[in-house]
Amino acid sequence: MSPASKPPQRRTLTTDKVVAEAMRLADAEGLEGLSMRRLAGALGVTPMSLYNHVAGKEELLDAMVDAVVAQIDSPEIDGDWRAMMRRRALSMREVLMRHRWASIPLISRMTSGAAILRDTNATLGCLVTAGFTYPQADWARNAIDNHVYGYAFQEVNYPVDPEGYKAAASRFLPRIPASEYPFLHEAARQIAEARYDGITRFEFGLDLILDGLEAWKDAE
Amino acid sequence: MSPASKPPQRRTLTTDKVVAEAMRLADAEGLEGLSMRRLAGALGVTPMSLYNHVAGKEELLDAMVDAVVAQIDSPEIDGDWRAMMRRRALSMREVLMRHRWASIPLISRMTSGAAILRDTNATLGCLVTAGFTYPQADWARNAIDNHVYGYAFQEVNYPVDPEGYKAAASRFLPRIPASEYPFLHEAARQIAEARYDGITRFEFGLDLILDGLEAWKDAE
DNA sequence: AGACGTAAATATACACTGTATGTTTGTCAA
DNA sequence: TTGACAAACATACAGTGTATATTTACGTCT
Repeated sequence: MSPASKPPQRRTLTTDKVVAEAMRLADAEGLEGLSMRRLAGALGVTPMSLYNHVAGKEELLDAMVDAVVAQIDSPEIDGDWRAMMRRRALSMREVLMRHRWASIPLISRMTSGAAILRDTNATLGCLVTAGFTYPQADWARNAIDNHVYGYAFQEVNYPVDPEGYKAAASRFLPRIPASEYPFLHEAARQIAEARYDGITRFEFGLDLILDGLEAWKDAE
Repeated sequence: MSPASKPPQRRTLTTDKVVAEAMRLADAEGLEGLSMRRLAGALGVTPMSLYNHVAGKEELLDAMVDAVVAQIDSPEIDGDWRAMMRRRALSMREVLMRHRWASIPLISRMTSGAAILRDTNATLGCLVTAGFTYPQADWARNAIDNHVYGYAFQEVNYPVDPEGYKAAASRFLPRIPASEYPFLHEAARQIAEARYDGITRFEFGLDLILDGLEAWKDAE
């Protein structure tokens, strides 16, 4: 009889399958390449079938974002706070690079799926357990996340590899007349010449923030 | 004869008028309420007329973003760097609050209108003139901007006024079972009870960043 | 003053989008 | 075997950005 077991789920589709395929599509073609029709096509199904498993595109996006957050290495609450924050930030960056479409919906919608709640709880918990007050923990999380997001945006918008980056900077340079924008011109020139290493710069900034947090905490 | 004076501009529309009306529309109804047809209607004109003054919606958004950035109090290059960065950050926050739609396109598109170039040049210039190296100045600007953006997103997504904020937190609280998310629950509870003052928290974080930058600069 | 060239406004049309509404169909429990 | 019911489908609608072709009205030059 299988009394109160799983719902019948008779045919092919599942909410999870829909979300997973939507993420694959967005990974491959970007968010603007994700339409309900194309998604249905990729699943071998008519557009309206999706609405049996997802309330609408808005909700679908929420679910996608939550699935992305679920991939983040959240802190272990009793772990060393600094190591945990570091690990989380690096993981977050990696996840946001893997799903380049995710940064914008992640920050711009005020959704709170299970994964987001879990991660936030773990992050605050780790900090509070380590001795931060709640307001401090809140602010610390904001500072770290802002760094991660800000960096993610740069890396999503610009080419990642050093050559491509230098090429973009070089291509950009002629648009900045040195007479009108001397400092910007010089900055772009230095970037175009320098070796750019995204992850190093990311970790450098992150460690500065962590230093600041540590000093702040110890000063109490 | 009015030799090489201004272009004829025979009828009603201008690029500036189009952009200005688009901003008014976005201010009033949000970005998703801004369509070429509605914009044309608001200007008393046919949709396709817009394309004589704007290359397309993408370019229109770029122009809107640039117009927003133009409202920021950019640093004076020879001014005290700390005061200038502070003034710029506060101005930026104010501008982004005035045009609540602007934050997302500002960070997510890699456009560079004249105002953006000008502001970036002035910011880097002020820092470099004050003694920062170019890489330092670049990082400093990123740190400040990330703070401003991160904060702007929070303030755009949540209600601004203290009562509304507390109400939202209270409404949100029941969705966070204390058993599953104890730390998040407690954090939300404290927020729901506390007086929330956006500008104070914003300035507090900003000053922490400026402190860090100052220490960093002096340590060289 | 009158004709012309040209840029701006218009009209029409196309390929899309998300989704409301109503119908069919396949599967499981009785 | 028979309902019941949820999942897949078909159709349709209002809205999107914009390509293309056409009309209109103005500044310039004769």
